[in-house]
Amino acid sequence: MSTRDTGTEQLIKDTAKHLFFAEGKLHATTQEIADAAGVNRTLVNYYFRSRDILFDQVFNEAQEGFVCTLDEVFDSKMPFKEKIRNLISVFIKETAKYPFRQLFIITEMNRNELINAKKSRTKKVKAFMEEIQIEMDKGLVKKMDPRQFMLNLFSLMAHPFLTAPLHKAIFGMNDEEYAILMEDRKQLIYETIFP
Amino acid sequence: MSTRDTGTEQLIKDTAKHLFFAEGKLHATTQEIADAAGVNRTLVNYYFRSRDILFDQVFNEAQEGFVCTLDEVFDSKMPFKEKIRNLISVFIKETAKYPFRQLFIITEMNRNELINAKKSRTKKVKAFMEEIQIEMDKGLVKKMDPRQFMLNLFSLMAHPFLTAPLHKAIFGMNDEEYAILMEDRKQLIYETIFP
DNA sequence: CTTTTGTTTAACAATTTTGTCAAACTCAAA
DNA sequence: TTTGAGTTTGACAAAATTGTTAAACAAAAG
Repeated sequence: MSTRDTGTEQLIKDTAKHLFFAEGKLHATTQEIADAAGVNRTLVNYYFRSRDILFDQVFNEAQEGFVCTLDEVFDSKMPFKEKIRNLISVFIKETAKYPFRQLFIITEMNRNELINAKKSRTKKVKAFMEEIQIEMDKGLVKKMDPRQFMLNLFSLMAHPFLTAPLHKAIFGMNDEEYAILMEDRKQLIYETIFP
Repeated sequence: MSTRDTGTEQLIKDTAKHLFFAEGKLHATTQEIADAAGVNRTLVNYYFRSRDILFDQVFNEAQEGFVCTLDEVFDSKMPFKEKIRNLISVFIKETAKYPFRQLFIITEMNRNELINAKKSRTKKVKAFMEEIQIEMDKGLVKKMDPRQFMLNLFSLMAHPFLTAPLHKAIFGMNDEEYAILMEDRKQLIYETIFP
C-alpha cells in the first residue's frame, strides 16, 4: 500500500494537536476536529480507524516530543546551574507554544490509571536527582529532599501556564501582558531556586 | 412545594462532587454518578432537570466554598508571615481533600471563556498584593512584582497536587508516601517564599 | 383508611457522537 | 485513454448519553 500522501493524515493530527494543546479543547469531537481541519469527518476514521486511536497517537507523540526536548537539556554536560537556566528557558518556550499540553497529560494520566512507568525515565530522573544532591552537599543549593527541589522547580515553571485564564482574569491582564509576565519569570524562577 | 427531604438531592450532589474532585472523573456520566450514589439515573433529572444544571451547581458551590475558605485567611488581621503560614496550611489541607478541584476549575474556566471577573475578588486580591508590596518595601520579602509573588506561592502549593499521579509514577511512590511529602511541603514552601 | 403530595422507577423518545460502507473521485501508471 | 490503487464523500447504521413521561410507590395529612 503505497500512500499518495495528500498530507491529510498529518493535517488531521496537527489540527487535533492544536485544538487539544493550544486551544485547550480537550474534548473536541471528531466533527469539530474535522471542521477545524477543513476535511470530511469520515477521514478521521479512514486514517485512524477510531477516535480513540487518533487520541492515543496525538497524546503519545505530544508526550514523547516534550520528554525528548527536556532530555536534551538533562543529558547535556553543562554545569548544574547552567543546566537549570537552560531547562527553565526551554520549558517555558515549549509551554508557551502549547499551554494546555500539561493539563492534557495530567488529565489523561488520571483517566488511564497507570500508562507509563518507563524504566528509562526513572533512570534519568534518578540521575538528575543525584546531581541535585551533589549540589546540595557542596552547599550550592539549599538542602532538602531532591524530590521537593524538582517539585518546586516544575511547579514554578508549569503552574502559571495551567492557570493562565484564571490569573488573567484575577489580575485583569490581556494575553500580551501575561506573556510578558511569563517571560520575566525565567529570571525570577532562577533566583527563587538559587537564592 | 414542601419537600420531604429524603436526602437524595444532596446525596447526588455530594457524589458528583466526590467523583469530580476526589477521583478526578471530570466527565462522569449521569449514569456513573447515579450508580456511584446508588440511585436511579432519572433522579438526576428529577432534582436538577439536566446534567448541565447539576454540573453548574456543583461547580459553583465548589468554587465558592474554596474561595470562602481562603477569604477567611486573607481577611484575618494577623501579621503577614503568619497569614502566609496559615494560608499554606489551609490551602494544602483543602487541596488534599479534593485534589482535582483546581484542575476542574481551570478546565471549566477554559471551556466557558470568562465566567466570573467578580469585582469583589479583584478588590481582595488587590488588597493582598498591596500587603505584599508593603512587606517588600520593608525589605522583609524579596522584591519582585507582587503578582509574581502570588504566582510563586500558589504554584508551589497547588501544582504538586495537580500532578500527583505523574509524580507518584516518576518517583515510584505510593499514596501515603506522597501524602507525607505533601505534608513536609508546608514548611518548605514557607522557607522558599521567605528565604 | 383514604387522599394527597412528593418521590422513585422503568420504559420510551430524542439527541449526540461515533463507526461503516459503497459509490464517486483523483491522479499516476500501464 | 483506460486501469487501478488510494482518497474523499454522503448516506446510513450503531452506540452512547441524555431527557421525558406515566405509573408505581411511600409517607404525611385529612
